[in-house]
Amino acid sequence: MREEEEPNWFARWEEQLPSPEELMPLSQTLITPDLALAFDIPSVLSSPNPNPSLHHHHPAPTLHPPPPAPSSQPPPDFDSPDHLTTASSGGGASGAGAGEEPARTLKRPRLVWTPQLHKRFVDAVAHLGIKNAVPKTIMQLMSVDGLTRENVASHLQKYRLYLKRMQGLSSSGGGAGGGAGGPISAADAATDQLFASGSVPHHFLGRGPGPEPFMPFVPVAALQHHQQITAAMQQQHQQQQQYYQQRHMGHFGSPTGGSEGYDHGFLARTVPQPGMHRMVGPVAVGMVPPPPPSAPSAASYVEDLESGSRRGGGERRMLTLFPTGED
DNA sequence: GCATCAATAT
DNA sequence: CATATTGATG
Repeated sequence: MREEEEPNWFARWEEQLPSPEELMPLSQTLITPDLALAFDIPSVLSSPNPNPSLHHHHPAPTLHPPPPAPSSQPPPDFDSPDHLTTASSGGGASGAGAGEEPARTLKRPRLVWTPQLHKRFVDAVAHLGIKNAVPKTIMQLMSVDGLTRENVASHLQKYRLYLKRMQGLSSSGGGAGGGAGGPISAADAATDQLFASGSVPHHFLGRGPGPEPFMPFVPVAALQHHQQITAAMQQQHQQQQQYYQQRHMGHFGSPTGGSEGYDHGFLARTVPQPGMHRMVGPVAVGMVPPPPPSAPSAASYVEDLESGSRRGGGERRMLTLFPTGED
């Protein structure tokens, strides 16, 4: 009965609406510049593109490993906004030997959930609604290449636990009881790193074991229609511009001299493979897949740059985390 | 096959 | 501690 209300989400949505630049033929969006470079293919951007207004601003959530450097690579600052930050804990000697590209059974480096990545995750969950917030859907909505269902599933587990904690937390007077059964304590601190980053929409959270508060459904059709560029929209253009530091890379492109363009499982996701109908295009507004009542279009939301590293509390600085733009 | 939870392993 | 991986179950 109370399904229509809360223009809030809608307003937010409007602000997050993808700009025209976002809505572009998939012919181009599927390949990110980095990828093109990495593969040594003539940048699609340089191609005689009939569409002059197509600037790929919001790089598809291309979360990928550092591109190979054919020669020298002085500029350390150039990175895609969201790389899949992977940490290679090689520890030491790991293979490094040679010859190996089973590509099929290769273990990928540990995925590092950076605030940005988590942001996307949370946004996706928030926009999907608890109902559809399942690993697969989230993964698709995030459109992050390299992300696997297991990755999301694993993170989702943790995320849910976090939410549960917050709910169960009711008061307790701030004192947290001195050592009492508060399962929460350090957890908050740790979780604070990402979950409590301030972007956690606890909306649908609490409502206890009851039915969902009903997630509104967005008329996708409306999205593909008149998209007037307003000042507000332009504002959102200034998002993303973080500098990462990750010094390690998995075994993708040989960091030094490896100029091979193999199909690392990771990148595979950005290329439209014939036979694979992965509609996870960055912008699939023309067609929403599932029939379910709630089927927001992918990439219909653009994350706003969120700070992400603050939490002083102790002094734990993630060394691999980007320099917090602000302090 | 997928989602979730739990336990376990890195 | 954060993820990954696996097993059990619905």
